[in-house]
Amino acid sequence: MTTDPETHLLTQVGQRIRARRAGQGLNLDQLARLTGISGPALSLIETGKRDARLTTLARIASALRIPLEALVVDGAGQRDAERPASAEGYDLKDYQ
Amino acid sequence: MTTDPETHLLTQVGQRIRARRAGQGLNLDQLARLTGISGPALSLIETGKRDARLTTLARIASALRIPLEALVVDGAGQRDAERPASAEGYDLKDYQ
DNA sequence: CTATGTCTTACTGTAAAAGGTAAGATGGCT
DNA sequence: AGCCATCTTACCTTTTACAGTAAGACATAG
Repeated sequence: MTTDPETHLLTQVGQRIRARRAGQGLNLDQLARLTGISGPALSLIETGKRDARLTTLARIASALRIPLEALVVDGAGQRDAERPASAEGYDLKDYQ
Repeated sequence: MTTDPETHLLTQVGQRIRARRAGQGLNLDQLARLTGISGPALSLIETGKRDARLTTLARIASALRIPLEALVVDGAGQRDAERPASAEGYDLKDYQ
């Protein structure tokens, strides 16, 4: 299963969009008209199959009347509490 | 001047990235190696001239060791406090 | 004035997002 | 079974992100 972090992020964001849209009783066509994004494109984004651009997500958030960060919180598990803080991960010296 | 909201969002996000990168003493080439995103692409993103994909922003946030939402907060002024909440804005009936 | 470092911009090629349309699911409901 | 609403997927076209490279700006040294 080991879904990589980027796939996981797209899945999470898509699920949040879908949950918000459903919570407001909107269908895909209605959100499509509110955002100017096509129904098929929204479907791909909500199912985590498309890596949307920033302004695309912003239009969705705006149409749903939620702040953009509400779609993005806890992105790929890089929240402070979850990161060891001791494990420095990568070191610039390796690249310089 | 009336910069449209999307341009404003890209500018803001770019400025946050640059501020964080500078705050960590990294130059573009170093961040490019950490993220796998080319220097020119990072430059365009930081100057608000490119509409990056979600996973691109996530890679930048990860390299800067900050949560993704830190790049995105206060997106286009659609924070709750700023929205009238009474003014419904648009009405789906107009589109149906 | 000549480097040196840093960022920007222009160009080419590839990949992928997004619109449009149409055709498949999928599920509910009579 | 049929219909209906909703979502999904596939195809095509246009646009744009991104990599790579190279060339330009633009300081700050020395």
